Amino acid sequence: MTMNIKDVSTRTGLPAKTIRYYEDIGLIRPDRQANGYRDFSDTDCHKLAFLSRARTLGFSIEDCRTLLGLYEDEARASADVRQIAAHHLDQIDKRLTELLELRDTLQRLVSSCAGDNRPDCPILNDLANVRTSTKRSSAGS
Amino acid sequence: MTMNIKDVSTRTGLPAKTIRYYEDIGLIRPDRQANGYRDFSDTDCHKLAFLSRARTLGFSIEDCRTLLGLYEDEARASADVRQIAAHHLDQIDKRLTELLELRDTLQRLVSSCAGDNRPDCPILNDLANVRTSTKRSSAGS
DNA sequence: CATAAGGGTTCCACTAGATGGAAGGTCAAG
DNA sequence: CTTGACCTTCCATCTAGTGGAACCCTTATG
Repeated sequence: MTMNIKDVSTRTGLPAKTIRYYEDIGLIRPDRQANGYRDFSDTDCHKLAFLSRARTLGFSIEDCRTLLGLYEDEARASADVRQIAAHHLDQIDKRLTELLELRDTLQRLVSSCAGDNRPDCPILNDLANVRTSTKRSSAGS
Repeated sequence: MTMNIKDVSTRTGLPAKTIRYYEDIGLIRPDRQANGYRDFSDTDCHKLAFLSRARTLGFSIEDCRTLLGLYEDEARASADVRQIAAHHLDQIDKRLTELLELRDTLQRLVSSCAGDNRPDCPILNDLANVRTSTKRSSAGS
């Protein structure tokens, strides 16, 4: 009962290309059949599902590699896992803060622009650092 | 009064490498001195500041290129600028929604993990799709 | 048996937006 | 003359895949 790459792709939802890529970078090591085709075990499939979920949660490939290692290590400490996840969460919080600020600025700019066929545009003025009525950070002369 | 790349870098806050890169992809076209050094005009410097700000606002390089074109086009319609910014804003909103959901999930996982020296870990269980007390999406049976 | 469809394989190129570094030219000061 | 701080180009690297070409394998059908 061999499992070819397409079967695994269907089961895990990962594109075949991605599965090959994951083998390439050493995340999985499927067997080979006599004809050269990859032969995936249930364990391989399980690992790929694990990776898929971890990637969906935004973990980097290197984090995924570590997490997979911890997953397979019966003697792991949950602290190690938690530390990785907590750090990732921190990064996401940072990114969120940045994006929220970005959104505010963009919202202000977009709503201050008439969006008609005249050339005058507060968005371009902001980009060119030409101060218009729409104020940005305090910078008096 | 020539302006070398370092001067422009200092003025705009952009690394020299980035400035060269921007020339490479055709965002600016500084003159050259006899010795081959780039010779930046005030206009070049201004454009780079514009690009720097636009990149800070998260616009893609291609958007930046278009925005710069519009900026220099006296006959532009502000609608064109607004459309680009509004679309960018939409993308950011989408990203924000994703990140917020991601954060919730991660927060739940991290806080459900003891983070001690024992191997049992709800985070790994989630990744391996092993259902523990911490519930994720409804998937009965 | 030939062949065509639908698998599989490898390998190389490309994406975005820079950044690091090597190898070498230029310039001003001491 | 040499030192150090500039400048130049070019190539490689990063993330996480994705697209495509060229080619091999398997199975069903005429």
